[in-house]
Amino acid sequence: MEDKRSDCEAINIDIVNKVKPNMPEMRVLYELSDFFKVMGDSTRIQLLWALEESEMCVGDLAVLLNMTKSAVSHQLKVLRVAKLVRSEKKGKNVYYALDDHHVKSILEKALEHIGE
Amino acid sequence: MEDKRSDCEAINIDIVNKVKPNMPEMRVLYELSDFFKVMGDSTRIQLLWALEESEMCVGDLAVLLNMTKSAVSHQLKVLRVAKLVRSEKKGKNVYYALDDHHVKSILEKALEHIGE
DNA sequence: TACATAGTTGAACAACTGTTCATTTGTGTT
DNA sequence: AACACAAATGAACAGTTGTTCAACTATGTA
Repeated sequence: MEDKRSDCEAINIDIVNKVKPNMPEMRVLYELSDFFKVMGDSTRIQLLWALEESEMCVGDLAVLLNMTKSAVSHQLKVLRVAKLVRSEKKGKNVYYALDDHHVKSILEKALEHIGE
Repeated sequence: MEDKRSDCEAINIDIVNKVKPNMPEMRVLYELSDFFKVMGDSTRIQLLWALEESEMCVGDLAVLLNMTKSAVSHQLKVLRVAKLVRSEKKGKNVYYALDDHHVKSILEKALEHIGE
């Protein structure tokens, strides 16, 4: 039996037992929360929002968000690792673009939630 | 003129100027990122997932997630403040239920994203 | 080749976050 | 009233996160 960390007994064992088998497996759980962690930063939301409209290079994104290139680059890396954006080098510049069609619809759903 | 924090000039001013007026206003921006921050924790995802299936009291949620009542209660408070769940006292127990119909569809969209 | 520019990187720092622990509040029971 | 139990709370702690700063790489140009 696995070690027990809860400091009490179930009050409605039937409900607990009904819900338990439908809980997400560990891997899915962490992929979900990691995804939302990435979305949970105002700088990264701005970057995604901007890239929804047009692909842009790091310097232009820095001007648009009024931040240093370094700060923007760090956050773009987080988005790139999460596979939400992709980058392409064109001469001296690196252009970033959205790499996931779910981002837009999730942002829209979140806006619906907020607008109530 | 507002103070400039970016450490460079725009490379494609036309693109920056086209995108700029469509950027989200500060209030919306923070509401969006705050919402995703709340979703960006594996404990809170588990709580929402469980409550999607059935309303439950704190003790049962603690047993289900194998955590202390205190830890669960702290996270339920975060969800309550974010208006994602509501609570109702029934005798000695406090039952929590989902209080937002967008959560389910956002979780589903996020699952689609992960499943690729 | 030498130089300026675009972007990346890693260390450092302060700010924030989640769990634990001890305590408190409130309800039902004896 | 005294007690047991469910839940909430606040302080404390370790772990994480975002920005800054300085250094570095890579590309285009004089």
